[in-house]
Amino acid sequence: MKKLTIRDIAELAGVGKSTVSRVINNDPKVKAETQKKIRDIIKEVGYKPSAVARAMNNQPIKSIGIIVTRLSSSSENQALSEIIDFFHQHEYEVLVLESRYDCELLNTHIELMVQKQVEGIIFFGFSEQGLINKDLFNGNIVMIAVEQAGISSVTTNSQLAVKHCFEHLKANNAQHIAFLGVHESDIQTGKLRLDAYKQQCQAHNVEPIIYLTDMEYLNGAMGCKTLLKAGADAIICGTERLTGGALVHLLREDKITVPITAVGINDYIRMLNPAIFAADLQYAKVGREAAILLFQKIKGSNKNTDTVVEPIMIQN
Amino acid sequence: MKKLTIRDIAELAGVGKSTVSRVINNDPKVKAETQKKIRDIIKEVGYKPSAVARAMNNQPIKSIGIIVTRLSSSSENQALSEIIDFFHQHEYEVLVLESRYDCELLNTHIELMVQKQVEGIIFFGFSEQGLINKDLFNGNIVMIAVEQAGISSVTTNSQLAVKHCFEHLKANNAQHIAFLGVHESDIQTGKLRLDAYKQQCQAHNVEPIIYLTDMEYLNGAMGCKTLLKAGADAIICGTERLTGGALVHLLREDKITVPITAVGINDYIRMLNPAIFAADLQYAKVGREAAILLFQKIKGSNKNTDTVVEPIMIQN
DNA sequence: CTGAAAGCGCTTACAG
DNA sequence: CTGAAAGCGCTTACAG
Repeated sequence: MKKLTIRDIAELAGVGKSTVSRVINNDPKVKAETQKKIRDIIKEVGYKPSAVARAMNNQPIKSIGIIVTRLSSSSENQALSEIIDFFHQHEYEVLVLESRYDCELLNTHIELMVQKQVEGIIFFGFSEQGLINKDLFNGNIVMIAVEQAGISSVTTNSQLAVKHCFEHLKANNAQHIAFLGVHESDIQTGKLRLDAYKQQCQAHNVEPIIYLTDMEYLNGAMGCKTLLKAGADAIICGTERLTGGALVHLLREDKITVPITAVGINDYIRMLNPAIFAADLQYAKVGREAAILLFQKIKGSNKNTDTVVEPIMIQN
Repeated sequence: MKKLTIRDIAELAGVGKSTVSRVINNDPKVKAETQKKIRDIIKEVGYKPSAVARAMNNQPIKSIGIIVTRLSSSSENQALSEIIDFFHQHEYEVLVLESRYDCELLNTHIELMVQKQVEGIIFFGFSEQGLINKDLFNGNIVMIAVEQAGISSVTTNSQLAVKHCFEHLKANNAQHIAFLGVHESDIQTGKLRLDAYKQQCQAHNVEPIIYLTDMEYLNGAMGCKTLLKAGADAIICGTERLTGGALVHLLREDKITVPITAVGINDYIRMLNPAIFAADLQYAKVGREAAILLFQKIKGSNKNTDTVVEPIMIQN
C-alpha cells in the first residue's frame, strides 16, 4: 500500500488530475456532482495531498517559528503552550527554539527560520537583543515583552501591577514601603518596575527604600533581610524568584506578618503565602494575544499593534 | 533579488544543473576544481537549495516530533531543551506538541506527526497512554519515562533514588522512616517509588509509614503533618511538589530539623533547605540520551534500547 | 568527470 | 465545467 497521489485519485474517479486538484483546493467551479464523487473517493482511500508538492507551487507549508529565551521560564512556557495550541488548531507547524538571552543565538535562530520559510515568528525579547530587522518574514513578527518601533508587540503591564501593589500596602497602613527588584539593566523586569515604584513613592510622598539584585532566590532572601533592617515595614517584590526568596526568609525569621506584595505569582508563592496580594501577569493571555496578532498578520493585516495585557490582582 | 535556484548557479558557473546538484550533495565524483568553483559561487551569492524541492525527491525534510505531557513541567522542559538543542545542531526541524496526559490528544498528535512525515518522535509517556504502535515512523520512536516492549525508552532510576534516600536516613539514625508519595495509579512517579520504599523497609526491617496523595503542594504539607503525627522521624518525599509542601510545613512549624530526603530537586527546594539530601533525576541527561537514541535509529540502527539514567545524589 | 532528460506530486493558465 | 500541458526546483539513472 504505497503512497497515493493525485493521479491515483484521478484514475479512480475517472477524471483529470486538474479536477482533483481543484476539488482539493475548494475551487467552486467544479460541478457539485463531480466534487462529491471525488471527495468520496478521497475519503474512502484516505488520500492526503503531499504538502511538499503543494509547497513547490507556492502554497507554503504552513509553519511559524517561536523563540523563547528559556524553556524553563514558567511565564514563557505558559505563553508558549497557548501559542502552540493556537497554531496547531490552525494546522500550522510550530518550530520552537531557545535564545538563552544570547543575541548571536537569537540571530542565528531567526536566520534559520527565514531559511525554513516560516510564515512568521513570535519571540520573547530581552534587553540586549538589539534591533530586529522588521522586514523579515514579510513583517510577520510579534515580539513579546519588548517593544520596537515598526514591530507588533505584546507586553505585560507590570508597571500597573507595581502601582496596585503599592496602593494595596498603603491602604493597609504600611509606612515604609520598600522595593525589592532586579537590576535596571534588565529593562522589562528591572527598570520599568523600579520606575513605577519610584513614581508611586513620589505620588504618595514616601521615601524610597530600594534593593536591586540578581534574579535568584538567595538574593531575594538577602534583599528582604536588608530592606527590613533598613526600616521597611512592607515590601513589593519585583519578580517571582525574589518573592520566593523573600517569603522563605520571613518564614525562617518568623516574620510572616510583614506584608509582602508581588509582581508575578506561581504555585510556590501561593504555597508559601496563600494569602499574598500579588499580580498575575497573565502570560497565558500574552501568548494567546501574540498568536492572534501573528495570525492576523499572516492573513494580510499590515497594521502594527502594541498590545498591553493587564495584570489581574489576586488575593485569596 | 529573487530567490536563486540551482539553475542560476549552474549558469553562473557555466556548468549543468546536475553538476551543481552533485556538489550540493557532496558527490565525490565531481572534479575538485569544479567543486571549488561551484562552492565559491554558492557561498558568494548565498544560494540555499530549496528543502521543499529536495523533499520531492525523497530527501525528506529533516524533522522530528516531540510530545511532552506538560510544557510547564520542569523535568520535561529540561529534557526538551536538550532534545531541541541536539536536533537543531543536526539541522533538524523540531515540532513540539503537548499531550496533557490525554490519550486521545496524544494519538491525534502522533497521527499529525505521521502526516507531517517527521522521521521520528520522542515522547513523554504516562500511565494511561495505552499501547503505541511501534511500527510508526519506521520504528523511529523513543519513549521517555515509560517502557513498552519493542520501543526504545529512556527512564530515570527513581527506585535507586529512593534506596539512596532511605539508606541516607538510616545512616543518620532515623528509626521511623516514612514515605510521602503520589498515588499508585501513577506508575512511574507513584507505584515504582512506593515499591522501592517498601522493599527498603523490608530489607531494613522498618515498619512502613505511608501517605499517598495528589501531586500538589498543599497535599505535601498535609502529608508531612500526618506522617509526623503518625510517628515518623524522617521522611522520603516522592516528588518535587510534595517535597516543597513538606518543607514549607516544617518551616512553618519550626521543625526543620526533621530529616527530609527527596526524589527530585529544583531551585525552590534548594532554597527551602539548602542542605537537603536529594536525588537529581538528571532530566537533562534523559533528554540527551533520548535524542541520541532517536538519532541513531534514524541513521539506521534498528536495535531497541532501554536506557536507564542514574540519579545523582546531592547534598551541599 | 559531466550534461540532457525524465521524474517527484502538485497547481494553474490556457484552450475547449 | 474540465483536461492536457507546462512548470515549480530539485535528483539521478543514463549516456557519453
